[in-house]
Amino acid sequence: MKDVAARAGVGLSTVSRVVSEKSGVSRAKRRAVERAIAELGYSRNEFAHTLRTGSARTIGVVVTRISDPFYAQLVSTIEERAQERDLLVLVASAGDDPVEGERVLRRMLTRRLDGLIVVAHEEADVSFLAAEKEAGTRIVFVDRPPRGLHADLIAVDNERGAADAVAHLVQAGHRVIACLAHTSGRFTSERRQAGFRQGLRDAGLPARPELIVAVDDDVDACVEALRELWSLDDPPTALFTTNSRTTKAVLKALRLLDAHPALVGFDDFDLAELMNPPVTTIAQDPWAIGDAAAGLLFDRIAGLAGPERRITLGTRLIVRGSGELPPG
Amino acid sequence: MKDVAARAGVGLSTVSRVVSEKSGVSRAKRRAVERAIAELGYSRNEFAHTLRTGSARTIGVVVTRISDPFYAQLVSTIEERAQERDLLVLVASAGDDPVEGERVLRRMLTRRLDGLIVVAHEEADVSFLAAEKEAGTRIVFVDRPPRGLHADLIAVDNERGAADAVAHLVQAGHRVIACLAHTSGRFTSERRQAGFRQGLRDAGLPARPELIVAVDDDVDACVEALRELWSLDDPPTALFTTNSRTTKAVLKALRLLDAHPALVGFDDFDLAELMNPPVTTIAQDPWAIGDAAAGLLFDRIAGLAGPERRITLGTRLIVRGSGELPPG
DNA sequence: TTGTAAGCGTTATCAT
DNA sequence: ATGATAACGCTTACAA
Repeated sequence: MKDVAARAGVGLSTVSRVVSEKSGVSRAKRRAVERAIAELGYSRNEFAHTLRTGSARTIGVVVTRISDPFYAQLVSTIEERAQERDLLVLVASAGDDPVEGERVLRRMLTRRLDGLIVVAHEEADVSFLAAEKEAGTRIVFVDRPPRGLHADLIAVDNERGAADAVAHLVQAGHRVIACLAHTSGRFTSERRQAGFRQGLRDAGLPARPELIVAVDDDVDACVEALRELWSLDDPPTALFTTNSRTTKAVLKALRLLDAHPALVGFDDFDLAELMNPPVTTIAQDPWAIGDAAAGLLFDRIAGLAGPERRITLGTRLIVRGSGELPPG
Repeated sequence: MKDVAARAGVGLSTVSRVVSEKSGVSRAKRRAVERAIAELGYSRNEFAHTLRTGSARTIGVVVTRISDPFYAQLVSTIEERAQERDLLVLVASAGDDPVEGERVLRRMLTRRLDGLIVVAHEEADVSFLAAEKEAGTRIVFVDRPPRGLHADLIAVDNERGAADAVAHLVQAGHRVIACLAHTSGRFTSERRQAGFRQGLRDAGLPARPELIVAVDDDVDACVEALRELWSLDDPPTALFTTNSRTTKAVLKALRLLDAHPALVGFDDFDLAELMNPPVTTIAQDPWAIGDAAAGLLFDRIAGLAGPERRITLGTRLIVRGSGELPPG
């Protein structure tokens, strides 16, 4: 910057004004500075800039696993929206371990970010973020409410979505429906189970506990769970799965068992339409979620005050056929 | 930091030494400083640190689309490796537009990154990176060689993989094989087409130009292309697709057409095993690629000198059945 | 071992 | 409109 000033024959402040696109510089000097910048290939040192101004023009996004298509889409959307505002995006996977997750978050906060979007591990206590929040870092949570902290949240209507799935299956004539709930994801999984039960109630059907089973996304575990379900006196004719990883595992298990019950899965997934039969899903829109999260975060950064918001997005039933198989 | 020093009753440099985990501090003072840090909830300002030392402890990753599962996995792996070294990762999607891509890269470089991993748009001229490279930013390219720049590259053996696919189809008895090549991705697509032709040569079969068609990943375009192939005098009994987006589009088109030719696709994809029949693929391992890219980048950052490297990773034929359908 | 002070590249304040 | 100068928070000679 000194070099630029020297070459342009102006003072440091003038260069700074030009670089920061501030007014109050004569056309002539502005031109001179711009030329010097071009000639010297100068670009502002963002660290000095940040040190001085306090804003890093960077936001952070922490998700459990970037490689999960849902989160990948979420990150993608946020990054797109950030680009529009000339913000850079730091990403990190928090992984399955809450302790590691805290380490990851802390490392991020080290960077005096303008804002942070977090999909935290559901068990993780994030009360340690309170100090940062107090200190001015805007934080928006996605998918699950933070434990130990009041903060903005973008989530989907898990109950409603699950109830829609049940209604769809009931309409196709099913009376005995099982719910395969993913073991991880306590919050979302529980909300979806609750919606499942509500859906049964709405249809005047009993919510039999033996028809709600916890599985992880391991195919063998799903095979086992399905065998047990079918060994019941009154076995289910339809299945509801609480997330796409479970849906996929169940589909693989069903192929192994050569079984073809009706099925509706929470979360849409790529190639659902190519399954045999095509899989009906309750879609949550990662684009809309990311957009809402980024939007709220940017509003907060811009100074939006007021109490914590909790924005709930709807889900959409995508009928493809697997939910309409008749019982039996 | 001043506060910490005051509270601990020591000088600034002592605090700095403790924070930077440098030796030469007495046990007593170190303890005092650590206590003061804990009490005050102090954490080092990374920008001041970077301003002083020059290293941001941050790397950048630029891919064409984060939401693409392949790149999501790549980013995930790189981020994982970065975490081990306490590095943070900036990500950005360069999109399909080379101009926008240059903007994205420039914005990243603004941050004096320790290193950069890039999957550039294939048409994009990245010669503007030469100055940065000269200035010391380590850059590793992935998947496609950069245009207008000599730099490290991690890629897969596209020719070999494609030739393997052809060999597999030939072994199943196919003599007329079509190649559906994705229109984008000039470099990879061309390499894979070359491999396709080589595979035919190896089998003593002619490479008929009318059997190599360019499609994008639009289902209608694939339907059209397939119809034309089947209107040939001697229509193909097997298909080779040059990437997973194309493979998926072709699968959707085949369902619409209710056609069941043999098929091998370049790139593995989730649920390939649940297709009907399960889809045989040439898998490139995004984990291995990310690992290699991160490894080389870290080596360069650590001072590894020497000429540009070009690391080629192998592919793996995953036989699932779709390639073994007999002709006719 | 410890502290003092200079300086990293900016921007903000204040004269001019 | 412009420029000198003092921070921003840290590291690192150098001196003690």
